Amino acid sequence: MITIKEIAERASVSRTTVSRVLNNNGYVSDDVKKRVLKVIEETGYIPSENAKSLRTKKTKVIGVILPKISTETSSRLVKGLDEVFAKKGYQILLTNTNLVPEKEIEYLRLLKSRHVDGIILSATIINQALIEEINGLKSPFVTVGQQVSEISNVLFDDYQASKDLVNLMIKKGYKHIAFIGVDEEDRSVGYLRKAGYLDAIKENNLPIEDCWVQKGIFDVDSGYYSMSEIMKNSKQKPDAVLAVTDRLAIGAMQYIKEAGLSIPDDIAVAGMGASELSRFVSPSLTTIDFSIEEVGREAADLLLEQINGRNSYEKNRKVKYRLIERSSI
Amino acid sequence: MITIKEIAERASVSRTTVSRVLNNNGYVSDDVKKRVLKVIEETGYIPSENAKSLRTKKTKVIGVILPKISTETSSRLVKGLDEVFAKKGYQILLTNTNLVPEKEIEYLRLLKSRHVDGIILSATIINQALIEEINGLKSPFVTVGQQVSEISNVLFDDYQASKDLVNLMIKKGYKHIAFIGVDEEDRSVGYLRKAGYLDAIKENNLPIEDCWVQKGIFDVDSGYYSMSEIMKNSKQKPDAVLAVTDRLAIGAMQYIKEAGLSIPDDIAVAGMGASELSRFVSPSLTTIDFSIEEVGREAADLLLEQINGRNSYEKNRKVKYRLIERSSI
DNA sequence: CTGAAAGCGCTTACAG
DNA sequence: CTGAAAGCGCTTACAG
Repeated sequence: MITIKEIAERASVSRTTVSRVLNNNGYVSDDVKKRVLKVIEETGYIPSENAKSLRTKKTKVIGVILPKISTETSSRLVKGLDEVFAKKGYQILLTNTNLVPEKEIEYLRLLKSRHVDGIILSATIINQALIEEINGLKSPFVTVGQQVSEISNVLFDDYQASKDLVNLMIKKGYKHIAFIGVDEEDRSVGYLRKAGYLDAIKENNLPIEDCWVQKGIFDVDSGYYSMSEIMKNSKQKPDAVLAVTDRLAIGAMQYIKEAGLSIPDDIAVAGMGASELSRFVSPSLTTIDFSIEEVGREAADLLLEQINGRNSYEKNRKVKYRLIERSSI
Repeated sequence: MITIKEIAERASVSRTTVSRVLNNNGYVSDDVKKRVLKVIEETGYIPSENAKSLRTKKTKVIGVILPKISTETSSRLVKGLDEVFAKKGYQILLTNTNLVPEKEIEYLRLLKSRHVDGIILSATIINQALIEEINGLKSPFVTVGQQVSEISNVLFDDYQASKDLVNLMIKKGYKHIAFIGVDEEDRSVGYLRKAGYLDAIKENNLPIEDCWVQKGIFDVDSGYYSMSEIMKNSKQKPDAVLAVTDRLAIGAMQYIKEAGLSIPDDIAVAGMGASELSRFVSPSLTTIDFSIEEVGREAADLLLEQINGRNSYEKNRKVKYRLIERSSI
């Protein structure tokens, strides 16, 4: 490893001077500057960010904690983050909890130990211990997708999106609308989307059967199974079904098609998330695009504002979603 | 920031001793150890990895350079990498070239300046400047998906996979097989997959028309357009088409369906990549699963071997692919 | 079993 | 315009 010391010696100047030309600050005569630059060029010297950040207390890296690394949501989020961070010279240190809650705390500490300049947490289920850990961190921090009190976050409007979809169905004349959700511990996908559905139904005085409201998990098979439960157990068969993710919706579609029914004539289907799948399934799926890249960009902006000490008062941002109407309704 | 110095003072020991209990090496009496541990607990002290790595020359971070951040390939690759690196206590520093070749060199330098313990490069197009930069790096290094001479790499067997698909078509009785590829500058997807197709055709003495061999780019629309070119310009219409990515294949399928033809009765279609889409389009798409997670794991293993100074002789690994036969052939 | 001191590669007042 | 020296938070011979 070649260091600043060696550059200084070769150029017959002090390390101070080399540092100055490296960072382009302070006075350096053109002559000396050229000499130093030449040596740097010749040697291929690259300054150590590590040593630098030990002094300056800035690392130019942002820690990102993801619940799952290889989902469309995660990769779209990271894309949005990277777009703005890269532009400002920040790198992303990636961390993946694989949905194990204790890992969130573990990684929070790890990121702190690495002195990242800020942290983005894409959380699913928030508990008290986590909130305390975050508050103890005293580091620029933004969460995405879940509201944590007193902490900046960028949110999807889960409630309204879900409501919009149900209202669209109602407008199109559907009256018996079933629902496939997930556990309500997940406040965004589980609780809020269900609340939107329930409220829309209620506001329109539509009927509902217990078995119309199913709770699945995040995959296609679960959608298939939930739909089968709905069809087997309901007295009045529903003429529409809203699923809280596209995968669940696609599973439901599979069941419906296998049952010899037509979509949307016999049963309309809607999903949420605007996965790429939703475009190419047949019939193409009506869904919600939560503009996740945009969420990523907003989160990055918010974090940068905190890092630069500005505007830390803005706590919540909701990103506008887009309802994508296709052939399944 | 609370530091080792403060812990030492509070526990009335030297920093040396604190360091010893932190790293669990060297002799420390139980008594002193307990005292130190207690202070650490009380203060919530987290040692600075930065300072540590400045001394030890190890950062426990791996740099990853991706051509595109939000594709299925990238996220499956990162998943595989993360599986093995996380287990060994390594974090991933993510870097995204957005397919801009100069960025590869820029990020290589950046990762070096951060003293990552090793680098994984998922390359698309390799040029001489890049190779020189890599060789100058003198750092553990593995490339994925593209062969770079004298550098460890994990490869897909693009040539054979493509050949297998064509042979499958031939076995099923198809005789007029068209091809949608991409630019041959991309050695893996462009050149090798085309070579596999061409050789399979040749070995079976099958006919081929110039316009049967199209060059597209990496998206669905391009597949649609390429297919239209094939159908419009060919004298003998093909009865099968191989596309080098699932997206291209799906675009081709769209065109075929819109033309009122049936898949696979009129024209069989195969893609490559086993995207999630391929399962859910209709008819479901026959494709190649390159086991990208496995590629990631292998690459991580190879890199770790280099980091630990073992087995740096093994240069090339090919990961077994799986041909997934579905309804489109 | 414990500690004083040097050193990792930088930056930054301070002095000239 | 330039440099000597201190310091960032750790670890690691070395000595006792």
